[in-house]
Amino acid sequence: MKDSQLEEVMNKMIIEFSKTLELFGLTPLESRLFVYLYLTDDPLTLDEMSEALGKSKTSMSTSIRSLFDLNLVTRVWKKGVRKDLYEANSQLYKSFSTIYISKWLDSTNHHKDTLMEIRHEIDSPKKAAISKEKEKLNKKLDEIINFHVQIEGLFNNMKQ
Amino acid sequence: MKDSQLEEVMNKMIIEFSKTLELFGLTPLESRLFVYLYLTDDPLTLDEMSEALGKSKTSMSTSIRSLFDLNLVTRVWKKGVRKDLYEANSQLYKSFSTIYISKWLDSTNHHKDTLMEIRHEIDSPKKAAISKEKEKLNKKLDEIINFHVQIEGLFNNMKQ
DNA sequence: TAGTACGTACAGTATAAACTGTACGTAATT
DNA sequence: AATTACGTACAGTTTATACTGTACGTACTA
Repeated sequence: MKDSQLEEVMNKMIIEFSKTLELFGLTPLESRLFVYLYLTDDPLTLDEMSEALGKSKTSMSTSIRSLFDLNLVTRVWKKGVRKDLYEANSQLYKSFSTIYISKWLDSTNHHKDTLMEIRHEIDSPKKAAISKEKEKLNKKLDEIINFHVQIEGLFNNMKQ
Repeated sequence: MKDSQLEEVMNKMIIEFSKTLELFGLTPLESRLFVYLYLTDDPLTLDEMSEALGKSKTSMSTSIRSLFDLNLVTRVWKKGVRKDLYEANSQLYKSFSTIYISKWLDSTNHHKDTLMEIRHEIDSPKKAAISKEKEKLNKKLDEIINFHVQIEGLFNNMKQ
């Protein structure tokens, strides 16, 4: 198998795998970058990534920062090399499932809290006059809060 | 509690709940529309939705179509009423978790299939010459396919 | 069967996201 | 100390997404 064929295969893998990674909330470029790093064994510099993906160095800088913050890539130190070197975290499943579950739990929990504040606001004594409309809305709000609780349960289960 | 206050509360609920729904892949408008329908007991016409959300009727038409295709709203028939009437599906958890899990399973399964095709392509006899690079890429590909299998497992578990 | 009301296709516009280039602060090199 | 190399802030540009208005096909109304 020739080098050009290998490169072709690698390209196909990048295209296809990055589609899956986009489902986890990564941008197209972040996804492609991660896959490229994942397929390359040596840690790479921003310039090398820029060259390989045909995108600006600035894009590499911001994308790698995102991946770094998500703990998907690691900065590597190599004696005598001045440039920053990055490599992909190899624990695909662990990394992505963790990120994903946390994202959901954080979001739903936060929104649930806000909804519960609204709930208390409605129930505060000085606004205690009862109306049919208010009761209806109250019931809906409870259902919505309960929905959030169920979603939280779902994602908590995913943690094992 | 005054009507204006109720409306205020309803507005807050729409804003907050729709944030959660966006996590499921709905656009902001689709989310707001669904929540509005969910909070309103009577089935509504496109004109009423347009009026209530302050968006064009065209937007309502396309958004409601999306929600309809996702099985999140139902078309309701009312004797003597010529306009289409829609109401929100009230089974929040069932609806959204089903949609979401299916979406993931469909996507990952499809991408996995494509990756496996690439796998076979590499292994085809006429390209059988072995190289170190090829072996490396092969191994990565297996890992990536395995990642997809694990993700599928994760979401299959969510179905109970 | 002429007229009116409805939903939506389609093209255009506005808004948001992704990406680039320049320019600068910091740090290593000479 | 001066120079060069590096990463990134920031503003501008391109591309994608969301949204609107007009215009049309279909079906109900008179």
